Amino acid sequence: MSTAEEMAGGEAEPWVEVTPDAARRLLVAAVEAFAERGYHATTTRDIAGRAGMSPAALYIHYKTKEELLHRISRIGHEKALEILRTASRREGSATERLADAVSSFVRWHAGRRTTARVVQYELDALGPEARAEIVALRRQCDAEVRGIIEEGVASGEFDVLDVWATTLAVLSLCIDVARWFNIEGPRTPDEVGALYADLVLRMVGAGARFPRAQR
Amino acid sequence: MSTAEEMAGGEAEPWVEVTPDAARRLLVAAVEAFAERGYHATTTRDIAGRAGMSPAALYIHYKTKEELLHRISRIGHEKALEILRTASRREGSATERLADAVSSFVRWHAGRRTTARVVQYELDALGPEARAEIVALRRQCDAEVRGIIEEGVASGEFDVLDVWATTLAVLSLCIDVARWFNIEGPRTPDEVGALYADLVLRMVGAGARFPRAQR
DNA sequence: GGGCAGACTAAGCGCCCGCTCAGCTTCGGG
DNA sequence: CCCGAAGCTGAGCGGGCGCTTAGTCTGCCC
Repeated sequence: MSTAEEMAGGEAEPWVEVTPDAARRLLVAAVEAFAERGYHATTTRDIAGRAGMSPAALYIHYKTKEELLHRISRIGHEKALEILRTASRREGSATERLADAVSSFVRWHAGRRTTARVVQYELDALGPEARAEIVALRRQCDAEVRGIIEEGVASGEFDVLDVWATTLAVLSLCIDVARWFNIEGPRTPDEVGALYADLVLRMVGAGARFPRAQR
Repeated sequence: MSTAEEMAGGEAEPWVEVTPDAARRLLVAAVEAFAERGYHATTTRDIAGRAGMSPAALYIHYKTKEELLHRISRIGHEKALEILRTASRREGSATERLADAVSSFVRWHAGRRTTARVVQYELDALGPEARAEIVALRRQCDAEVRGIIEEGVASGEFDVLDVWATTLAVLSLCIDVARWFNIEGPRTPDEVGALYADLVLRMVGAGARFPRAQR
């Protein structure tokens, strides 16, 4: 497992790093509840219930409900950053690396939609210090994508009006997948990833040297 | 005021239709509070306080806190649909109409960011019946954009792999503006609208006959 | 000037929230 | 065989929530 392609949808449950087992079950329950109802509408009783425990058990493993969100956010952002970094640092043209970054990033947002939803949309529920830490990770994600686009512009592969706005737009496209994607729907995460990679290459003007698929 | 261009950022406060005055002040206060903290984290005491009233005053004009969100959502979605419809039904090529739709839709999401944030991200806080009504409006928005893209494909102006996915991606791009746009930031709503219209024309493969601006 | 309708407030009801604590069970080490 | 640590529970605390109610103030018609 070393390419971004392989990382985005590989493992069944990516919370193996969380121990002990009870802490992980609580965290997975919290991810599901936060994704379904939002942080503020989720109660600690609901989280504990989903994990098959009493409400008090939560406070043995986590100091507060916010600490749960903080942990989820940090692990999720680190995963997202790892995906983008792997794509950014592989060998190949800027076109190939951007397509790899977008398709694997989208695949993660689609395939692990519940996690991505919490990670991308519940940031404001964190307190100031925790939020600042997460915002810093998010800026690193932005920087990885912007770096690829800048290199494509420098090499003449891309034709872009405004690197800053285009970077934001590319990330918007990927992130918003977590808002609408439905695992029961007609598209698989792989298909959406491929479609979005094509759209992004068009946005950066890379179409000329990356022949479009037949229709 | 008859083009989509003019509608997106024209009036100062678009809540003139809400009467009496106290009901409008409460609604504007609710929009601000919901946009800042989210529906579930906002208290009725906060809304009433922002409107300069006691908590009980809210219940003279609205049955519940949810009715406030419902009213905001409906008016906001009607405004969004109006913007898209105006662009869709004007004269001109599919390219011109899509550029008009995207730039005015983005301008609205940027310029009226607080409203757009509530409209686009707080839908899940509504009960089933209210949500169903709003979802129907949202599908009409989707249909307007999809219509323009289908016409562009039929006329040969656009080259698109998957109309359904491209429509979704275009709307994602516009909607996500409400998540990140900052009125204090370096870009005006007009600038972002123009940049995004260019990006969307690239996504649909309209670049060839819509010469790109100089850089 | 009296009375009544509508807008608004002070006070508070009942509920459920995040979180705590005393006590129970389990289990590995001496 | 006992002990203490760790994991967990049942019961419940203080508080803030959405919302209600009894009553006050204002303005307008007669």
